[in-house]
Amino acid sequence: MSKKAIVLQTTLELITTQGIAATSLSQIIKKSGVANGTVYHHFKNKDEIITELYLMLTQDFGTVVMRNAPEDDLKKQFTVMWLNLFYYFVNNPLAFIFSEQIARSPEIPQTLKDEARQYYNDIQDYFKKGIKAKVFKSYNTLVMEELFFGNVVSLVKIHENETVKLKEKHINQAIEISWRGFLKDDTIL
Amino acid sequence: MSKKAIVLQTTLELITTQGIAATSLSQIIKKSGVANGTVYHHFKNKDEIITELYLMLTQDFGTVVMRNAPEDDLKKQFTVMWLNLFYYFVNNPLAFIFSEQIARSPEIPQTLKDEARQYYNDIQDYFKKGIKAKVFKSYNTLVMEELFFGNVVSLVKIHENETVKLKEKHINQAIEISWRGFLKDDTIL
Amino acid sequence: MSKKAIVLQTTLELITTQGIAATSLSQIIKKSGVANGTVYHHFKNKDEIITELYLMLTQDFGTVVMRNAPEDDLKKQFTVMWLNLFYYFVNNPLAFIFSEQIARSPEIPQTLKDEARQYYNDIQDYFKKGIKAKVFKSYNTLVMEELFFGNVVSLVKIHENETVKLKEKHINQAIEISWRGFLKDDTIL
Amino acid sequence: MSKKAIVLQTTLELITTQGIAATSLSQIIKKSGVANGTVYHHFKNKDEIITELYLMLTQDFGTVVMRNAPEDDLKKQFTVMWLNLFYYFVNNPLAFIFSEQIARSPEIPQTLKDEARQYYNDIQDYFKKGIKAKVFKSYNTLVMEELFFGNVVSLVKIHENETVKLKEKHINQAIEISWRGFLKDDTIL
DNA sequence: TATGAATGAGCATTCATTCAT
DNA sequence: AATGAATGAATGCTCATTCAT
Repeated sequence: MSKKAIVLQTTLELITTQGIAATSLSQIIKKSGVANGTVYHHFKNKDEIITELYLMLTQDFGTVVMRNAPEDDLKKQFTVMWLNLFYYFVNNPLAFIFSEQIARSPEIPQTLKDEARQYYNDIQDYFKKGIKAKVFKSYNTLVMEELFFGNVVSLVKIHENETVKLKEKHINQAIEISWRGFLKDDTIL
Repeated sequence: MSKKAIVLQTTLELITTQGIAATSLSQIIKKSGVANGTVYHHFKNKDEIITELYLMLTQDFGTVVMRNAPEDDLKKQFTVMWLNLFYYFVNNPLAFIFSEQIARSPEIPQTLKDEARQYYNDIQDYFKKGIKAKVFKSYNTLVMEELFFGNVVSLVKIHENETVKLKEKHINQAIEISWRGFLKDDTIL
Repeated sequence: MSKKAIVLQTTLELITTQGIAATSLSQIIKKSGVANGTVYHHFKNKDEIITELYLMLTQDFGTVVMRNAPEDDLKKQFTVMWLNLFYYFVNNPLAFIFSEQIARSPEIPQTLKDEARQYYNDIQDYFKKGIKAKVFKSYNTLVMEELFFGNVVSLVKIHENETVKLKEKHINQAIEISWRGFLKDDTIL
Repeated sequence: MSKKAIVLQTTLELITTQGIAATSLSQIIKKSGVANGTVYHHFKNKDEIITELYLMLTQDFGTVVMRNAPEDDLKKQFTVMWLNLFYYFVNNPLAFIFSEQIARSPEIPQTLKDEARQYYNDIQDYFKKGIKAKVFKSYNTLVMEELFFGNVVSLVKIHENETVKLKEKHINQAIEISWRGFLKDDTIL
């Protein structure tokens, strides 16, 4: 494992537990066992570590949402997308934190934020398709996409909360609630 | 306006624009025009400013959700609760930030988090009532509450995003999506 | 008990446990329960508290050494002086600290140090008398006085050291060692 | 000379003239010409500078007392020990200050105090030998050792006091007084 | 590639003191 | 006599970063 990889991994762990702002370079250096100068040999500055980490983590974000999602069945596709996103966040806590902090955090440059934004297009396209198919009511697709995304996030937050044990049943309920919100009145559920 | 109030107000403004971690005491001092020592005369330390601010802002959070919500009409009550929460967050950006950061931020002590948690009880009670009235499907109420809350948050985030202009129509769409997700199959919408 | 007295007493206690330099005004204020301004109403500044305390404690220092010391019996007088000093320090830990710190501490102005010096004259006079009476060898009286004083201090330090329990026997041994050091060769012990 | 050595040396000089508590880091930085961060690169905190300094200075303390002291002649050994200690303190003012402050100062951790304590064992052993040889009266050896030590300290204090000029004659007198105090009645002086 | 010494701006906090009430 | 708000210099310490090896 290269020194560079060690630094990235260590930073990942620290940010996951403490947040971006609370994570200092000296902490990274101390925890990683890598020398001061070595960090600066591989990264121009602290922000570059964050950025590189961010790119690493969001790289597969675009593909992850649509993975194994059957394009011919809207409901099934919805469920798979929902679960893809949910487990991606559950298994990549940092990606989740980043995704949550992106909007606000001044540490992430706007260009990166915009880049991340594009991954959402797949979700938006999905809703456009659903509306066209007259399965969904013709709501604003940005609103739909954000609510969809927010629903997943809500469940991840429950899952993250150590005091509550989330069962599969609850996840299915959440997906159902999420799905039914978008339906047309006469859609056979 | 007392020096203490000035410090609180200034801190509020700085945190709203920069986040908690990025706001330094020297910034507060410079912007407020209050002397270094004066801040420490009124507050034990920096955290106490944050905490006091948080208490100030969440004090009315409990009452805000249920304000003017008609108890006899579930749908109307839902709409009013939804909008109450939405505009509360829109008008109290810091309260919003806090509410978003509570789960994660180590800067907010656990006691405060627990205190905040109780405000959610009203929402949960509402869903219990709806299930009893056979209007809502009998989902887990914690899940329902979190999804409801998350939906509001999603819209606030769209609203916050400067590049997108949120119209009343979109808000109504969001409320509708949110509401319909919880309904029983045979409920007249 | 007047506020002024409370401040002095509190300062005394703090200095005894922490030393002069480590004792801050805010500590005094917090511990005494007296208001900030009240301290400055009674004392010009922090040094004046120390000085006043010092004067209070050294006031009776001069009389204490010779108290109940029979002037006609050199040996008895020696013992009484020795014990007077010993128990004075044991019972007035601050006076002891002061007396130990005087030489070095820049916090005590030189004028005060000189003033304290005069109290030692009684001891020096005693040794002059003893030399004249041919009981003591004619050593330099300053040396004698300092060694005498130092011997008492040594025992106080043992006494102060919590891990060692000083018995009366040991004190008597110390006095004897102290006394015999000064004697002429042919003096009947 | 390394920056670390410069910091230690500068701190030594400052403490010698002003005392530990009165010596601030900014003074050390200003006087040493070393940057703020450099100090903290070499030392974990201010206390570590003091501790390291203390260890440096007391390292040879153990050997110093017994240096060149003939083991076969009790009186000569006494004189050499006495002078060794005296000149060690005179030439190492900081060691003297430390040794004086050890008992009281909360700035010196207990572990260091205990470590210093062991150096005194040689002195105590000497007195045990003297008692066994029936040259000294069988006083408590801790008392003897403390009085011996205190006598040296008394003379160092006279020496330190700028207003008094200590001559060799006075030192010899002090040694004689010190020595005679311990003797048995019938010992040929 | 890797190291760690060196830097100085900036941090939260404590300090002794002043002043209006 | 007593209070406590207000002050700003100073403290110990952390920070991200530079540089010579």
